[in-house]
Amino acid sequence: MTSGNADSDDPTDDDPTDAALLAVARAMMAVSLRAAVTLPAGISPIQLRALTVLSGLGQTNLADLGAALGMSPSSTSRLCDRLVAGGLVERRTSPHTRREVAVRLSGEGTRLLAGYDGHRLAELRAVLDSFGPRRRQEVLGALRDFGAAARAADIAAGDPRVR
Amino acid sequence: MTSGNADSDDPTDDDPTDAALLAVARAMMAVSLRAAVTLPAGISPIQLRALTVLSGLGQTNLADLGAALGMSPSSTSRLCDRLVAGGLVERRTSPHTRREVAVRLSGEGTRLLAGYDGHRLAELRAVLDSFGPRRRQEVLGALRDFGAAARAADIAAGDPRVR
DNA sequence: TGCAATGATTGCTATTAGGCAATGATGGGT
DNA sequence: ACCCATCATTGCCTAATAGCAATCATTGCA
Repeated sequence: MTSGNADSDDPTDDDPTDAALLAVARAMMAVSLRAAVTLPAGISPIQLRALTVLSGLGQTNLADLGAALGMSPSSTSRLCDRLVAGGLVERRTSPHTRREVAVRLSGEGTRLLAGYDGHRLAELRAVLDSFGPRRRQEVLGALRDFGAAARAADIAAGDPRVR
Repeated sequence: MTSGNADSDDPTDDDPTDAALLAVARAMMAVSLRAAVTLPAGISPIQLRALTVLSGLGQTNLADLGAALGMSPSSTSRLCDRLVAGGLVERRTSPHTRREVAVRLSGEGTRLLAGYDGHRLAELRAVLDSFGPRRRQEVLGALRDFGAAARAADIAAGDPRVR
């Protein structure tokens, strides 16, 4: 009722800038969701997120992984149990400190993430290819800049969550 | 170094187009994730997704909602139980068919989604504002076009999931 | 050496998620 | 009027998520 949008409660349809930003955000979420359901069964969204975070962290201990995921150490340990059981990550005692644990993506985990990204890319490239050659280059340049700016903002904010 | 990504297994860093697309997708995921954790406690990711889908559907029955979410009718009913208990959706017998149920966002559910989108927009606008006025307009135009093209592709694919 | 802090795991519990099957209620078609 | 299909709910089950508290091992420091 803020305005006459018959099929949505979108509170921002009074601002075209907001509408464009949200549209892209929703489109990206939709693409990622569709890619996620194509994953081999048994991979929950939380597990996929853990794999993604782990991919960004490279190799860490459980405490850091838990902090990056925003969950408690015990939950992190259990989550790793399942991921190790699924062969997606490797967990062994750290070579440097025997009380820490080195967690890392396994080859299969890496492959799974690659498939996930590949699926997302297939859709995104299809969208990009719907433009003419000239406009495609412009849009791509804008996306590249926007992605870089967003990443810079993340790092400036110091948020360890999604790196 | 084009591919010297020491801390990542990114399988696409050999293609700058893919890298740009994935960077934007990841940035949008990160923004949405950060917005999600600011929600009042007790709202799980699945519940948030149900609210989003419900927002797009407007008013539906349980079967359609379940189909849009890709889950069984029983799971959908239980999910609605929790959402109704939380005051986020309204469920009443449909005015037209007494065997169906009309599910709709409540005022509080609408407000919650508005807050979620508001949080996402705050971040996205900040990213956009990091550009100069001229470039900002170009980027915004590209985002608008990309979002529109993605939506068109979704509809063409007939995917009811994320509408 | 002794002790406190750190890192990880485990026992326990609660909640959520998700499905299968059965049941009840309702509407449409013959 | 009767039967069947559809819609929703509920009982029952399994698994995943998540935290608290306790425990054990290890490291660093006094």
